[in-house]
Amino acid sequence: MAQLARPSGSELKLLRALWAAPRLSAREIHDATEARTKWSYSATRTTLDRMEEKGLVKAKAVHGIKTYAAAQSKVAMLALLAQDFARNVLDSDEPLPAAAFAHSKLLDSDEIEELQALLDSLSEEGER
Amino acid sequence: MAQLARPSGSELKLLRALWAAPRLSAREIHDATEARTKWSYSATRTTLDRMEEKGLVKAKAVHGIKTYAAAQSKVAMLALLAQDFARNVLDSDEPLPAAAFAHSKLLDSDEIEELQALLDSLSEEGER
DNA sequence: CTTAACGTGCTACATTTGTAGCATCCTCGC
DNA sequence: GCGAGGATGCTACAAATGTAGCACGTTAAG
Repeated sequence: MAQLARPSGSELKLLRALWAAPRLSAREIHDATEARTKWSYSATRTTLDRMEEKGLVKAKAVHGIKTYAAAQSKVAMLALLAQDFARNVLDSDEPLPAAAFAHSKLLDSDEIEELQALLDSLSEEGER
Repeated sequence: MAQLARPSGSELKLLRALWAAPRLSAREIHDATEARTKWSYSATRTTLDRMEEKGLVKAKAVHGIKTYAAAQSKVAMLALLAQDFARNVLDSDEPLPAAAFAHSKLLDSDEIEELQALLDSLSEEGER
């Protein structure tokens, strides 16, 4: 069974744009992220291609042009990454506490709760 | 000004051994980490070489054999990584709260305090 | 129509990471 | 003194990452 892929740092930058809108074209993603990435349009596109291969985004043609949507929700992906951080960096089996996410610009308090619930269930799974 | 290097996932595994002892030979590091890494001795050594190049460890010959010590303390490195996580994943300028580290097997409560202080000072620096 | 602008598919290429092997050389025990 | 085992220095190589360009086809505007 194919593990869900983790985005690299660069890929994460593009994912952010897709969490803010349900579906975007490569051009739109590029325009939305160029300020932060400073990449050429080509670089953005190649990264999107790879994200598609890895299953991080799902592509679909709309009116003839290719559009992308995040394969995992923001909360689900953040849960994955938080779990990795806890495991690999902190060497902890427990999920990060909600407090860790409090200052994130990406999450409101509802989402933090959702994330917390997800993390708890992920760590229980691990026990089995 | 050469930025302090961040360890990759593999490098982090070896660093852990060096945080538990002040100075170890390649062989000792390998023996201490083999269970987790499952690497060949060669793989361990190559990774150590690269860590030396990057300045993650400092090597010194003792009685003719090469020994390694972590260049940054455990707490300092964890502070770096926690800051990266907050910035890159959570998109937050605030440091992670102490609670985030509570379950880490790597830190006792004194070290968590120290880490917290470090994180705070790091984020202030960023403001300037 | 013709062309400029843009989308798409490919290819490219340097670095970093993950992982390992070989050839020597030194040293300790016999 | 000699040989086995370990230490060292190199080299290797595939995959992942970061970043970009080119050629070609389509389309909308003049």
